[in-house]
Amino acid sequence: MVEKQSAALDGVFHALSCGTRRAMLHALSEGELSVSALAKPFSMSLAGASKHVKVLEAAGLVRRRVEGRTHYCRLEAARLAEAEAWLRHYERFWTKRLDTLEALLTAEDEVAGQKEAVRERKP
Amino acid sequence: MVEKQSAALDGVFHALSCGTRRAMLHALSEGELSVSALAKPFSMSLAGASKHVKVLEAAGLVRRRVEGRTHYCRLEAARLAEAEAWLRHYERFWTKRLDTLEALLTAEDEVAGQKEAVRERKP
DNA sequence: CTGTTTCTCAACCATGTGGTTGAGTATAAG
DNA sequence: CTTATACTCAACCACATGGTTGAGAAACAG
Repeated sequence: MVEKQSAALDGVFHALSCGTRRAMLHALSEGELSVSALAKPFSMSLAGASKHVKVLEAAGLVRRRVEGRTHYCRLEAARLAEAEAWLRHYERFWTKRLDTLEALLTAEDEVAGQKEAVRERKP
Repeated sequence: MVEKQSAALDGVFHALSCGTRRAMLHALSEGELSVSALAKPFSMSLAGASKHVKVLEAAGLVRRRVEGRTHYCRLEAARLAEAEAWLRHYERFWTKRLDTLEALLTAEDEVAGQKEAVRERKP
């Protein structure tokens, strides 16, 4: 069944279930960041943020590159893709509403290219 | 910001972070099911399954229609769409790999046997 | 060398989680 | 009526979670 990747999906969805971690991923989408740079926007101890990073790393959403004393993190989106693929499996139930949400989200990020891909996926 | 729906996304992703609940959603994609019908595939007490249904319902992923003593559940995919929209926001990081996964997932619904290929996807 | 920065680790805490059992409420069937 | 079905609720359990603090370890700056 599809549930072969079940354990991996557990981790990914759990990692995503926390707004702090989603915000971290968002920050990471701008580029590589150190752990303390990731922690800065949140009123939280560095150790706390470090634990969040570890969750993201364990889920395979983030990769770490240690350079001296600094740990640089970067988005590793393959696992995000697995989650999105799982969700897409149910697309037929919401196709109509997706366009609206998509428009809202992309409008905020001034991106313009992906909408055609959304519509043309279901001919 | 994107974090307007943050609380809702917390609930949705948390609901999805459990394989049992994902399997329930999958079952629900075939059509409406009673709580006990949803519970049947799992070696779990009815009360346990009922709690899972409640989590799905709280996340807005499932709607309940009570008819006599039977509670019929059905997929309410709008919230799933929000989650997918969030994920799609990061699509530019994995666009190439997404098509492969999509093909694999949809293929598994009719055919069976490619799960090894999925597992092998890690480069 | 002495500090300072960056980060992890361990211990702890309060709360939440997935699961159970046992009881209780309706509803349906005999 | 009695009994069985479908389900929820409350209490409980072991364990994970999100967070803290207080040590450190390791790399850099002086």
